[in-house]
Amino acid sequence: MKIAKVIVDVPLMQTDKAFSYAVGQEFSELIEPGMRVHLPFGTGNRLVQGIVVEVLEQSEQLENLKTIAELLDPEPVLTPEQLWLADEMRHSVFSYKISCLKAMLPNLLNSNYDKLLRASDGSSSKWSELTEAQKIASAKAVRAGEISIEYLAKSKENRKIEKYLSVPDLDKLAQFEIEKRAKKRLELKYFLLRLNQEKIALKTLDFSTQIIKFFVEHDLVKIEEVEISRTKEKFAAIQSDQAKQLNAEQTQAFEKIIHNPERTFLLEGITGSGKTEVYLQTIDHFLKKGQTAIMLVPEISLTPQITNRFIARFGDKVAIMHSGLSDGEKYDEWRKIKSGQAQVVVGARSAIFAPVENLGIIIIDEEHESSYKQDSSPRYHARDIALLRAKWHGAALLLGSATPSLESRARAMRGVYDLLLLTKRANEAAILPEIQVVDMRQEISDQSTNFSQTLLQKIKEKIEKNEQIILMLNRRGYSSFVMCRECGFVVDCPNCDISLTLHMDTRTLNCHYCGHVQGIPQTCPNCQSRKIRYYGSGTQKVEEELHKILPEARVLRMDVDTTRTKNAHEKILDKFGKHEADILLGTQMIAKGLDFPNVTLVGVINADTGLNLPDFRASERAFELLMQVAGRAGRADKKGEVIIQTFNPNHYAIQLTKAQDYEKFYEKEMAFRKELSYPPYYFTVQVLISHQNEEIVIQKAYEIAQLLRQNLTTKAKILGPTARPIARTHNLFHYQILVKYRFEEQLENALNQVLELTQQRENKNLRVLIDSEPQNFV
DNA sequence: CCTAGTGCACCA
DNA sequence: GGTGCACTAGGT
Repeated sequence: MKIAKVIVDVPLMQTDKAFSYAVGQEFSELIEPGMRVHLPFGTGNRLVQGIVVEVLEQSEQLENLKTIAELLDPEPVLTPEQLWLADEMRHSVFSYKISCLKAMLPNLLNSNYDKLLRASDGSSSKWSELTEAQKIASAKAVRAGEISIEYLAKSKENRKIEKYLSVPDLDKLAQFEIEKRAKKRLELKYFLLRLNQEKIALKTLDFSTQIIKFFVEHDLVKIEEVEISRTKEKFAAIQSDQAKQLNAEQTQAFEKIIHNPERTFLLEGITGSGKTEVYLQTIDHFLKKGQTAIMLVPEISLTPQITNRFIARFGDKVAIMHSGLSDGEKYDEWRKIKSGQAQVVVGARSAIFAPVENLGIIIIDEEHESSYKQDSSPRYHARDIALLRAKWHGAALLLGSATPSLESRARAMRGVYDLLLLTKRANEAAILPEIQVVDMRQEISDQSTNFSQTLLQKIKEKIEKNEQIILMLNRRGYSSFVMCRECGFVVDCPNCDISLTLHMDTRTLNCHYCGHVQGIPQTCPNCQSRKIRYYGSGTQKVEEELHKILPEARVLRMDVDTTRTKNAHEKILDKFGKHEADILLGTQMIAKGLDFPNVTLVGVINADTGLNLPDFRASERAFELLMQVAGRAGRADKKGEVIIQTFNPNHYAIQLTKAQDYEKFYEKEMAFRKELSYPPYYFTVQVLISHQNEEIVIQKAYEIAQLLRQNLTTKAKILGPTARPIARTHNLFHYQILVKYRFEEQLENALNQVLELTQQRENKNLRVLIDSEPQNFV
């Protein structure tokens, strides 16, 4: 008899282990690790989905095991490599194994559970389709025994199928007599004869099903179901292109990578140095060897500009995975990869789990981006997964950036990674942009405007020359807070310790943390004064200001609020690319990966946002962002100009952006990290503790800190507990502990003990999150 | 002594 | 998460 070890889809600590199930005779031949199954679980024997991680042959009859109810897959949906990855992940990602496994599957394969409510009269309804009131009524009826419950654990898998018509025997069709008055039948006959055996999609035919049926019944045509890719049309529209000539530096990088295919490389290249061309050619090299490739791009820059380059070069060998796709589209791409049809995967963070076989190279572009770390459970870093996968396959790993993260650069300096430098712009004619820093303290004390004279002048100049401008303002909404001039009262979110942001389009005050929305008060809630004023500028306000100062300028605004709908992102960029607007105004999402040759001016309205955040990476982030946005200026033959407005003109992140000196920044920042024992000199783990009651959080946070101190060596530095910078959100108080360490054998063990603590009943409402190498402290 | 309500351990 | 079960308080 066979026994299957299964991880059940019940994400809880007590069920976070493999359960043994008997395999019935009917599945015995088929079952394999990596398949999804349905099984009876718990006292009610409700059907639960699970993933088989191991199949054992058991000669003697084991004690009464339950039996697997259903096999959901004809073949494994997870590879042995992915099962191994889930094991490895758990050493650093403090999450349930089932969560790790599910992170590797497209959503469609992660089944949703629904309850089918059966009334005594035989009628039934689905729980998920009921209104809140109906749910309550049904729940009562269930208790009264009037309604019984059935659990549905149904897979949502749906392949998009298209029906195709084909003619198996042309002669037979030609000789087949059709009566003259059957005009439509005759029409179809001659149409098919003209097609000459070519397949045709049923939906493109303008014949009724009756007519088609007649032909099928007489064996004249065959109908085939073909699984189609939802993204096919998009691919067909893109023109293919050829490899470009590499310059000396690019060639050197390329050669090094292909001759050391088991190494990790850090490709450091200034904007416009042609990193993408190196990526394309190295991928091509591995494809020619019969291998596959994964290319990661930050979600935000996963624009058509980037993806089209890959499609143009590799055609239908490419699978694209990003969050803009529907579940169905994601599933299609996943199938393409799984079946081996696609050998190049281009995608955001989660694409690192793509089920490719025989991996030759993994590329992570803009490797410094913090979005490569997932900020919800399982909190994995794509770079860490990439290292594991590269190890498994003996594949090359290429990290690319103009401003590498200090962690990666430090590793390259120690020889852990090989450093490859691109110091010249690929297009020789293109010169680096000129960067000017405007000290906003020196500007006329008129606080009502966001534009310095210098910036305004330049904008006008560029518009006259019919060139385009990108303006970045890292704050969305209209005003960042609303304050009473009379008593200083600021309108705060009732659930969070943060002021509400004014949104003019909807005329509401919004909380950017919990989503709370309320109206704008006419009088001060505190002193009833009418002197309510708006302070701080967001993209909406700056847009309005631009309309006032430069009514002739056409402005496009791009931020979370204008890109919420599907493809909105794409449409805005497309419009700007066609020069249907002069100014693209946006939050940091406009800084990444855009390439508009006609943009000759980049303006940073306020470089200070983020600079003074209580986060040791604040300077690094600011520097990266400014360097990146500066790189948007003058990418073709026109010289670019960058104007940075700031109240901190002497801050080193701003000074070194002006000098465009990564090297100097690296040195300076490393010295600071060394002095304060931060990464890359130390590793970090953050423990976040939340509860509705502030006293309880504080008390528990101290208990946890104590537990950590007891288990770790004195070399580990434990900071805190301290209140988070925004101490309360969603009506919960948040405290944090930061552990800085180098070598701590007992760390994993200690952190697991912390998690076990939360299982105790007295800590029921306590929320404890463990984040290894946290990226955001605010 | 019965019963509705709540807390709790366990799930193969 | 969901379930049966033990325990408890309050009613008859």
